[in-house]
Amino acid sequence: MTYLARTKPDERVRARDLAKATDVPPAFLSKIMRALSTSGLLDAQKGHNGGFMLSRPASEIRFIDVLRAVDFQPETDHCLFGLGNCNAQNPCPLHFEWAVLKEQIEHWARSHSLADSD
Amino acid sequence: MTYLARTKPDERVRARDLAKATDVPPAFLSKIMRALSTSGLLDAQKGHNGGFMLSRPASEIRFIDVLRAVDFQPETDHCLFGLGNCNAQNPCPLHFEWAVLKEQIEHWARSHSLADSD
DNA sequence: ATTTCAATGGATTTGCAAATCCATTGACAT
DNA sequence: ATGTCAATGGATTTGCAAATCCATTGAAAT
Repeated sequence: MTYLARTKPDERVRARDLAKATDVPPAFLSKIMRALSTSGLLDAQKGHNGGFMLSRPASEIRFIDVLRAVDFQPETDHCLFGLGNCNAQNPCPLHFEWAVLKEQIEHWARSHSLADSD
Repeated sequence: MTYLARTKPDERVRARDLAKATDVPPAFLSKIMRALSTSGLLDAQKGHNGGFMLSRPASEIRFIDVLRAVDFQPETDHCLFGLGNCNAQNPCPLHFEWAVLKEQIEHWARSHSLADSD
């Protein structure tokens, strides 16, 4: 996504080229692109001169949007120790420390867009 | 480790009991305990009334020590994008943002000990 | 109309960390 | 001395995300 953010607007990039540029296996990258396309962050075009481009300006795509699209959910309250019943009332030893750090990470992802990666 | 930090000093805990308490598979936990034992954070005792205990007070075992012992190396400069040639001179789009966050995590692990998890 | 090109998406395979198994070692209790 | 118990450590298996494969779909160029 940061790669696409740095290409000219309205210029499509083929999955294959992006794969080469990022050194991610082409077939695997395609899966990721599809997820991003399905969730509306990318606009896909088949055939001649096809490829992918951001579906809206880079400044309007936050990192949290990308994370959500690829199914990473930092906002789910998953215990660092993997305990099922960990919460503020019944905290694991690192519950509050972890909550702070997690909030920092999430806040960063919420307040930064692809445009910040220029 | 935080579990052991909250048991009485000089009281040994068997891997099997710790496995049950933490819901980590016993055989897998044994491997981790061995790593922690080998790197000097745990004192192991075989046989009757054997088990593991912290090899020094909880206040003298930092989280960074535990992380290093189980082979997680937050201080290695691993690019978030997996790029081999990413550094301050040739940064990836998230190099500096990531460096800040990484430093926060590492600083936390350096400045907190198991005693902070009471 | 036909050809070419690139995304789509489901089925399949691979790779490796996670997890298991078990024979061995060493310590304590009796 | 002997039996029991718990860690040790290497070999092996499992599980699942990562990666691959390929037939299909749809779009544009000619």
